[in-house]
Amino acid sequence: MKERVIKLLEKSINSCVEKGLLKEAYIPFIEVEFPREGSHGDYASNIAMVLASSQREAPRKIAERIVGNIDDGDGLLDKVEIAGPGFINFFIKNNVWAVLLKEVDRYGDRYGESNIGNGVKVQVEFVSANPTGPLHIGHARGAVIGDVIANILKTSGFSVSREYYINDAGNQMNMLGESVYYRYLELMGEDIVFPGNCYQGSYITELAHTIREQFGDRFRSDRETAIPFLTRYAADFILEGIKEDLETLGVVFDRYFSEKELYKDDGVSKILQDLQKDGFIYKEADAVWFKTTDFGDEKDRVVIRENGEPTYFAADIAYHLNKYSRGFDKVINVWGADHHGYIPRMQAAIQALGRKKEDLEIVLVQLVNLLRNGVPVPMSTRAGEFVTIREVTDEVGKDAARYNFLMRRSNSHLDFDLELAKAQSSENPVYYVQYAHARISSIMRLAAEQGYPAPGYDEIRPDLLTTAEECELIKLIDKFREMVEGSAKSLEPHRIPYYINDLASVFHSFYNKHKVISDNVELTKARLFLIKSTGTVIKNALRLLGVSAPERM
RNA sequence: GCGCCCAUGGCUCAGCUGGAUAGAGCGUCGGACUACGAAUCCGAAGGUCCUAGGUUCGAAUCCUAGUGGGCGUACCA
Repeated sequence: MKERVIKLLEKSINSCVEKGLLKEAYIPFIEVEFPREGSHGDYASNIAMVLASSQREAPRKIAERIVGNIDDGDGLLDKVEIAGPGFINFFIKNNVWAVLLKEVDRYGDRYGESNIGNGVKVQVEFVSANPTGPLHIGHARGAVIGDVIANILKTSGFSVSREYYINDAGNQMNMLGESVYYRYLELMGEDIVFPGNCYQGSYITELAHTIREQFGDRFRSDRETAIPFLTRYAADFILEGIKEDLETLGVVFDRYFSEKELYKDDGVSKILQDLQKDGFIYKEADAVWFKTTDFGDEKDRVVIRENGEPTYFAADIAYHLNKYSRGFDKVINVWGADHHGYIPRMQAAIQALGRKKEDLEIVLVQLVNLLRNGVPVPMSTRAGEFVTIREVTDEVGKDAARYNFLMRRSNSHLDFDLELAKAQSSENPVYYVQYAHARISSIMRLAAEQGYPAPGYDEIRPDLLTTAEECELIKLIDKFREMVEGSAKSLEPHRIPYYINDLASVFHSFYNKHKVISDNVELTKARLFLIKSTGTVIKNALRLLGVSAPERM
């Protein structure tokens, strides 16, 4: 409907120009919005005010000319008003709204899809936690946000791939192997002091147990071969656990990319050599530096240390080059907010590789405070005390966990209260939306029993849907695609929970005021179609969030 | 010190990239089940949008300077 209103404005402005009522000038993008206030109509445009300066005339005068030249051939408009400083307010006839529902009927499960992505290949990289320990609640938020961003982009016509980057090549890995080794020795009854910089979590001891059961004392005296083996064993084991945990959250990757792959065939140093030819690399004080300041970073960064070892950054440059050479037009990284200082150098790197700055987008996810009944749950990664993803999903369930992560803008801190998240009450927004869907399903079931199968658009009289509540509902349904597109463009998944919450609210109001199944056969069919459409949109939206749409609850 | 993020009713948060009288949920108070699911609905109270300037027809939103909180400032990952 919004597009139709925009077209009306466009045509009117063009004919004003032809008639000489407006100067031919640059006509900006015509903005039409949904006014909050009912008295401001169904749609409103500020176009007259925008044109005021270039036309050098009063906004209200311009508005009058535009309104006077609107050609409403389709008979959509009830009235058009000029208000305030020059807003043009459109009031749509009540009986034309339901036409919009035809789209829902036509597309069904695919209603909400668009092609703004135009097939552009985009990679979403997220989680990417070191396989040195189980995932905690902070990773879970990033996992869900990354997953849903991927869903939203896909439904908007992008070609999407989800990737997890495994940092399995640095000395964190050695530390992991050592940690297991020390615990292993402990189990053998050796009197050792467990180093403070090793991983303290109890899962390390459990791993040592497993290894002892499987291999006995084979590694006890041979530290040199033990550590590499234990490192790999532990990393593989932990990574498997991570994958399982992510699966309980409903997050599945297309690819796990190992950092080690980058070092094959001297990959990393070859890339550095290329960059040296381009003049971005120099040597100083026995280390090798990358001139990230050329692209706005505050200082240059080391890529090869004095001891000859490449830094994490060096590998990351190689990794991003690898991404682009695999054909991704655009790369999105979902990072914990504690990595924000890393953004400028990464953006510098891809520019040095000949990419545009916009080809890399970073979504920052703020950290999560885990609470129980409002009281912080103490967590210390170093001491190995934390609540894992598994424990959270086991306790509150996948749907509630995901919804809670998605409700807030990712760039703001999140309080995740375990008791609130699992409460099956009105305090929990997941149920509000799911309840609307279950209620719709229930009505559809009852109607079917009474001889009213779910109707299609062609079987109903849309002009019967004219009450305020019905029009509101249709208006919101019609807004769905635009909302998803906005969410895709801005990479803001939280818009979707807010939208369905609105939709559920309008539906509940409608339900409480009007009866769907009644003696009036035609009206019953029309309303059944309306709630069926509402259910479709809720279901489609929840699918994007990876949250189930139950038929009963 | 420098950089990034945040600051909106008692609490938790939206505010569609500059629009009209700033919105939800929770909590509080008062109402609605002999009708399709009361996990619902209807109503009320509650605001110097951190402060002070600036930009313009118009600012919670943009700019500057402060205040308060979080994070980052490695030849760690």
